[in-house]
Amino acid sequence: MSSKIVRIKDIAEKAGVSTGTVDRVLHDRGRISQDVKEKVLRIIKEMNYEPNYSARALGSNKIYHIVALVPNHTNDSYWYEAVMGIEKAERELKQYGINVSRYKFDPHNVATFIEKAQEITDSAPDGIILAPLFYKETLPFFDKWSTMKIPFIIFNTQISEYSPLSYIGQDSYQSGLLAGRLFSQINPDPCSILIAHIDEDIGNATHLIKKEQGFRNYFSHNNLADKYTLHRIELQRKNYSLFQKQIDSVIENNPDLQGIYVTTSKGYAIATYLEQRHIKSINLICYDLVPKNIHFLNKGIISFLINQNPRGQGYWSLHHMVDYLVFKKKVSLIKYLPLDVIVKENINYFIHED
Amino acid sequence: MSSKIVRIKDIAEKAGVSTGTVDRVLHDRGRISQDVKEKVLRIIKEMNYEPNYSARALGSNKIYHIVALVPNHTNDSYWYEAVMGIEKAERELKQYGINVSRYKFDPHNVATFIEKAQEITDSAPDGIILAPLFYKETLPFFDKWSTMKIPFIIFNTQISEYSPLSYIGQDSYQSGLLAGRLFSQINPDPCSILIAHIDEDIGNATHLIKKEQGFRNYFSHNNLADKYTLHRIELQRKNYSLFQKQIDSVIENNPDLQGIYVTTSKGYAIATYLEQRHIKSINLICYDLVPKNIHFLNKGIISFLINQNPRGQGYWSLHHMVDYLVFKKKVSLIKYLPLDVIVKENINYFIHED
DNA sequence: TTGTAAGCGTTATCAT
DNA sequence: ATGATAACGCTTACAA
Repeated sequence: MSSKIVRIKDIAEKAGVSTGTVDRVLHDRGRISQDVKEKVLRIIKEMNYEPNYSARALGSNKIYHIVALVPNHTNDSYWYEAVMGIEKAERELKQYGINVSRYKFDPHNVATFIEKAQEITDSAPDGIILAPLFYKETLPFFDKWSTMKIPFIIFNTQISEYSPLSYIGQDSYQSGLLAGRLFSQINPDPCSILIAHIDEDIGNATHLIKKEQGFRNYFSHNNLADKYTLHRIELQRKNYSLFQKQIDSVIENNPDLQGIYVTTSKGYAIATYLEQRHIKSINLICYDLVPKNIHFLNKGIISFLINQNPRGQGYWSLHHMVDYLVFKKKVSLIKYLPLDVIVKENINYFIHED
Repeated sequence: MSSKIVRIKDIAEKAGVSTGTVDRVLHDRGRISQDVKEKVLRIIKEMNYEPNYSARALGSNKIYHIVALVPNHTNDSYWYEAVMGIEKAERELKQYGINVSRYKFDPHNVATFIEKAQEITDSAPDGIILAPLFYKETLPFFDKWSTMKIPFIIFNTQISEYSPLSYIGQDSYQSGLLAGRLFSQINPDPCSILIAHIDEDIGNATHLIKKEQGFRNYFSHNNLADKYTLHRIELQRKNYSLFQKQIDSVIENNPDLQGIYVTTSKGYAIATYLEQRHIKSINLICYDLVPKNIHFLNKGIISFLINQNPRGQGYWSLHHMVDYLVFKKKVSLIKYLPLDVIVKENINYFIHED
């Protein structure tokens, strides 16, 4: 059972060729006759050869240069987590000659994104992982990288119009469904629920639309459309008094409002409002384990948080890239990360992991 | 920045000794003078040496024999998942000379456990991972393994009276707290809740007690003891008509019963009962993503499942062992796995992962 | 088109 | 107590 390990040498012997020849077949390096190639290939299958990646990394002595383009995380724990995930994976994969350079851009400044993306392009790395926050401005780079044959993986924001090596992140539509389920569990009686998009340009943020669709569909697909009335609003915190007034008016006009679904991580803004107004009858569900949200979750003002797992996104993005580059695995086009339902009692498992 | 990698050879040169000497220092193999040892040690620190584990695995050519002792999983998807987790880790770690032998025992037959544990002991492996389902019968083996200096890791069932290398699994107490939170979210009005232990010998199952404690403490710590009345029952399904009668009587005596917390994976038994009796007003929360529970979750009869993540338990048990054995990391005494809150809309992420 | 041999970082054996 | 050297499995010139 404990089958002896099969080495290239074993294959070479059985095929009556040299290890160099087997290597050429294995890596399709050419300069080989068709019949030998077929024979070797057959024996490789027969003997069930599995490459030893440690030895391969050691022997080839190749360094893979991978770059990560991530929003600047000074004062944004979300992107900080993503970087931590990348760095964790980097530590694990250093053994295989993986070297990661990090580039940061200002998420509120397209120019910085373009600048860094250009720098990256010029450095001609072996692979790129990025959070493509700016839809329009990202596409030209996708084109360039494709023609340069540089594989790129996107995370956090799904861009389905163009095909990267992989997308790593959540299924926005499904997370809307999940939010719907949670509201129907905690609000068993008929009521109104408000969908609130905060601080985002809806036109450019397809993932928010998908969340809303999922949310709405939860109720229609489960024959709950009569029971729950859905409202929708787009808010900007820049003008805070307007922000307040807009919510005031929703609440005034809908005395049966018992839930607010915030499609972004800005749920704490609503929570602050509710606390100021001393409103306790409205349940709040939103995204991301940022400190302010955690604060209000612990206070009971936010009912559930849905974790978008930025750390996992970074971690798996790099792992996926290495699976492709180093281990030559076929990697899936999409890797959806789990939708974690977070309350005070289980939140600790989802923040400070190593 | 891209600091050249530091090899043993570099250290040897700087210290004016040979690589053999450095190796001896690195592994404390003795036969070395005190002053040389100190000097080398100092330089290792100075140069920030990090061993190359690939090269180490290759060079040492050592095979680590690790055994896993897990309940038989014919018709038990829970333990099947645990084995899948172990096998996934095994695939990843094969590169480092890890070889895992699996031993199975019948969870309803102590004798089989003892027999296999003895076999394992006789085989003198490099490490053992096991689910110590039988408390009393396990302890003598812990003793043996300790004196034999074989590291062992336990998962799923925490035995705090004895100190293994690590425990991998959930924090039962915390999961009780979590269940309490979930009930208070979905049952906002005052009511009775029943704690049901099913098919287990409470005297021997400390983790169930901890769950109950956590659950009770959730309500007392949050000043909800007046609002919710807790009841408790121990049930056996062997005598099914008795099983039904017992629940019947709880429901009769407590017309305000609106929740049942099942501390095991047998929630589906209660769900079946509720369905037969056409009772829809009682919320059900229990453990584990076994097919019958999933069935009732999808039907809306179970409100939430808490995932004990057997796959993760197996996966991390082996990883932990290898961290200790191969990478010489200091591993934590306890690794608590996340408490996953599962509903129909996110369950897919927690079952068929590769 | 194919084979040979040196080298990757580490360990292990054998001298000294 | 220390040093030299051949492995480990694979890649990569370079030679043939």
